Amino acid sequence: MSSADPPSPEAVKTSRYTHRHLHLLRQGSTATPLRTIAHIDLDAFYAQCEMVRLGTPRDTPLAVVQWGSLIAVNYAARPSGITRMVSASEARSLCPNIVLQHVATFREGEGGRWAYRDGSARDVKTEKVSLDPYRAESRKILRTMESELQRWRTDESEGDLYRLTQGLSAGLEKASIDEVFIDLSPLVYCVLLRRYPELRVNALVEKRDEALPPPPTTALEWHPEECLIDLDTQESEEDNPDWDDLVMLTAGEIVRSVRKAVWDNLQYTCSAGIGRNKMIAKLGSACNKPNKQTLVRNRAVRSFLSSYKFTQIRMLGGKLGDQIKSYFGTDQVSDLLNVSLEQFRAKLDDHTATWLYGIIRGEDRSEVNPRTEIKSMLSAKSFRPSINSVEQAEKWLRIFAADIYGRLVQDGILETRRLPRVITLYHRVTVMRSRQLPIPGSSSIDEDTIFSLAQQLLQQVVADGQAWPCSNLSLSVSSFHDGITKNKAIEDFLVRGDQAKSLSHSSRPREPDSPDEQASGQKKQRVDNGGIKRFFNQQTSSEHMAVAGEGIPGQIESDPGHADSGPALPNTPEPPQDSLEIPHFFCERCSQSISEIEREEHDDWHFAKDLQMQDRQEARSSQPLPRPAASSKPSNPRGRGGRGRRRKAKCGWHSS
DNA sequence: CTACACCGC
DNA sequence: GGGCGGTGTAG
Repeated sequence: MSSADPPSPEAVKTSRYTHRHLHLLRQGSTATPLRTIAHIDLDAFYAQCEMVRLGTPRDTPLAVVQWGSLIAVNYAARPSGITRMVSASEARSLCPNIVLQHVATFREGEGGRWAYRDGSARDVKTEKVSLDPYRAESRKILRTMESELQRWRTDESEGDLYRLTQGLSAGLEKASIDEVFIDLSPLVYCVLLRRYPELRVNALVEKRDEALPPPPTTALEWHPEECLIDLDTQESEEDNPDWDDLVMLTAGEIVRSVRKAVWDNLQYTCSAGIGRNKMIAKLGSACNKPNKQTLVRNRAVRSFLSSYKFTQIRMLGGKLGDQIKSYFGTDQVSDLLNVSLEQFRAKLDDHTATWLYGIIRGEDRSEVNPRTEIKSMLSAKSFRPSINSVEQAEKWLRIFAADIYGRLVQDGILETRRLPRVITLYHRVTVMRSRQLPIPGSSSIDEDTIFSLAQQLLQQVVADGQAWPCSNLSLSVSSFHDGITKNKAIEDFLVRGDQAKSLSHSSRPREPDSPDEQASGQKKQRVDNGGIKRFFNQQTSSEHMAVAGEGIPGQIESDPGHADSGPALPNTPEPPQDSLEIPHFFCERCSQSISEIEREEHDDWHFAKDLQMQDRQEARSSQPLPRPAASSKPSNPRGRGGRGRRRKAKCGWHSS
């Protein structure tokens, strides 16, 4: 080729994405267009649990029964027209060879022990359902998924990258007994940097806004079992792939291995959806069931969503969706795309209008909340006919107490000291009502203390009148001591990472002051550490706080023992071995070498630390400053709810 | 705190 | 569609 030849169009083409887009993946930022979320959903979960327990072959029709109704139907039974709507007897006539397995039950006088009983031994009047076997399987599946993800982290990360991932969370959110969301962004980031060395250049902060080099391939080989959503009509499969396609390819590989691990270890099949946010991922996982995974590429989002009724989108399946349907005379996403933001604002409150406008265009910044621990436990029973006396009610309270206590023990409550602080009794006469009491922290929690508190609550209900006839009774424990409550308070202290990034470094992110926030020096210290750590990692779970420890961003700690190692840290670690040739810079303030990848975060960390000092001085002089006007997208249609509201002292870290 | 909305099998 | 069980928000 002579020097006069113009470069071919292929050669000059660059990526639509920048180094900044790429590096934001590492922290699981909601702001990057390369973000990747998976939603994994077990197929007909309760039915699979029974198949595994009973050793039923995959092709044998099976349904799970609860007092004559089906609550789960496996895929082998569905061709016979069996759905959850039909009764057990109808199912039998539709498919004579179906296995109909009733759920396990507790029985009065048998304490917290549940059992599978045959039809003749079961009595809806004296027994209550136990879903414990399914919770146990759910836990096993979750652990298997976590461990497979951990394997990816250790296999794919080396040198700097290995250390960079260690502080980051698993990014796994338990969304229900059989569903998880996973933020794959940090993992995909590591895999891409390992596999495509050209991405490691230009990590320098000054170059962050430059476009990424084009991917070194003109055609992708998708895995044969991958289900791809068709591209939007104006897009073509012939176009060269960009990095978002490579991200998808990688995410598909990770999710396939997670699903395989679940199958190999536990014999459960699941379906997955992968896309740029939770909403897309969730819709995707339902596209090809059972035992398939669906990739929704960025260039497919528009046409993918246009084929849906908006009432199928998360949060729009209920009354809000109905309202929107009646306001605009349609239930189709495609019709709603013609409605302007102003028109939405005319009918809906501002937050909901903005959220809706974005969500039907495939925009959803809601975070994957790294949480696998349960937040409340409930044990319930419906009565037909209703019950009419304290004696009858107390029999059920004993079973509820035994049920809940058993579950507390299974969750390792005794070892972890993660104890519930609130107990609630729900009852329905014509309308549902509830009453709650604090659980005393002094005495140890056992079956009897739970029952006795429930009894107290029942007395209150009876004293109020309106207790009978009771058609539903349930008991719940919640507000776990070591749980999310503490961190909600911490979360209130600082703005989110994304919000902070949108602020100029000269402005000052902070929540409105409350008089009781000016705690003692020691208490304040704990707040600052937790808050600042969260500021960078965007984590909310206490689990993560516990493992991550405190350290200088950019310097991954090898010893979790030295908490609160700030810039004054005496033992500066060896310079990192640079297997990836990622450039480093020397921070004068901490006399340490910091990877360029983390430079921005590191600077932010100094910024936040400075703010902390400023805060202390202001606390002393009692001069509250106004909050900067920070804009942020609502993560749900109800808006920003609890943030910025005052927490009760007894639930926070400043309790005494 | 209480009630309600929304989601799952 | 009802029973059971979970999450989150408004006031």
